[in-house]
Amino acid sequence: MLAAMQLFWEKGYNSTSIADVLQTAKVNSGSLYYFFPGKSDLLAAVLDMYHDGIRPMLLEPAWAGVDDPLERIFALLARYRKSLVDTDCFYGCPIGSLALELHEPDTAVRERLAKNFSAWIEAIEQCLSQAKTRLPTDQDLRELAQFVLTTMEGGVMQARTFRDIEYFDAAVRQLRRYFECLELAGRDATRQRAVQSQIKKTREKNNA
Amino acid sequence: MLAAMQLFWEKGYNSTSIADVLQTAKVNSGSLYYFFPGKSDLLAAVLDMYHDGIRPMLLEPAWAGVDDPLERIFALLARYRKSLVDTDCFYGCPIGSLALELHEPDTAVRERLAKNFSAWIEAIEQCLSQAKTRLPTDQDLRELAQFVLTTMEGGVMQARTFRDIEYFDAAVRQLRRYFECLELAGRDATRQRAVQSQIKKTREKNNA
DNA sequence: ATCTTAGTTGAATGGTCAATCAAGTCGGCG
DNA sequence: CGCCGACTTGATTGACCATTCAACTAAGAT
Repeated sequence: MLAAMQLFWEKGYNSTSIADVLQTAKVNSGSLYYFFPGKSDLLAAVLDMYHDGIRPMLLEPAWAGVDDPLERIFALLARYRKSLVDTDCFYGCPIGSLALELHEPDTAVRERLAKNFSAWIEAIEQCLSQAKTRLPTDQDLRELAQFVLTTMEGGVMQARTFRDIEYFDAAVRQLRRYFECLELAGRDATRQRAVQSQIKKTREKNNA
Repeated sequence: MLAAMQLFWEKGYNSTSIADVLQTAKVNSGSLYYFFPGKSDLLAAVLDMYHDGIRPMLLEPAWAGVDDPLERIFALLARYRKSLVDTDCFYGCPIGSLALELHEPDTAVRERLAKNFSAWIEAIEQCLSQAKTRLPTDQDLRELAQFVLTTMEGGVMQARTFRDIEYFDAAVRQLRRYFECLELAGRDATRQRAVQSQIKKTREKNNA
């Protein structure tokens, strides 16, 4: 239900009553309970919708016209930035908000949150994988992709709390700087490798 | 009230009822309302307690026996790690959880959340300031301190969602790697500066 | 001894909540 | 037509919630 998705995003899960959802979606309680056994099942369905929407609704629009794999990462972050700016820093990443709001050990819901994060991380990891020649060879790409998510979620949290996009921007700037360091290290390593293979060739020539 | 603090941390603000607090603290509702006009004022008081406790309850224990200012940053992160491990990755940073749970535009509460974050950031900034000769001169220390908070909160969020401390550890490892890059760049800059001053001296000698 | 002030008691109030259910609608099919 | 299964209706339920309040206690001041 799109209405529930909207409301969980705007008001949070606990603060959204079933009555809110019914009113917004213009259905009656019985109809809702015919399809969803309970409120948490509705949340689970919403999380599945988010998961299915990651590629078509999030990544593809963000990546339109951006080919460089590393720039795609920052294009995605720019999309979260826009969401924050458009809502005066009220709403950031819905998954992140829900992740910290849910304190009950509801396994079905938590697994779906984790699945959403995993899909996001994997998308970033693919970008990194496409740019792996520009990164140090010893860099764990999965871990770096996780770190991008860490930065995004942490940046969104601060921007929301301070109601100031500058906190998000600062986080992204630092991440960018980190990537520059890594690219530099990657280049150095490449150059070193080139030098070493040059040495090897020379040595072989000398031996010949 | 310490009871409220404990419960807000464990169950979250919305999921904790006044009745819960009353039962845990063994007081009656009238007494509570004599001191706090409403539930959100109780939350505000709890946030003030957190704020006052940052130094004595958080920083000082974390930094006991750690003198290096940069290592103090990682010692603080290690403390959050312990909190996660001790609770099977259920509870992380209480301020972060509350920050994302609160969707109402309650200014008094939001300002206190922001104040907590600011105090945390300032503590880290002081560490960075003490180590500024080891960092690039163009690095904005405040912004880097914010980034440490970003990493911590993002890492806690993922560890909680995946119920796996490895996600937190991965975030900290990446931050450490970033710091190593910065220290390296800082050293290079220092060396360059040393070389340049050497050149200058030599030139002055030649001119004399 | 009486008054004042600070704090306590806990039942009561009115509202909201998730969830239920018996009765209904409607399209298709034999 | 008559029946079936899929879906809808919306009033109702009972639990729980934040908050209120009038009565009460106790300690200190006068």
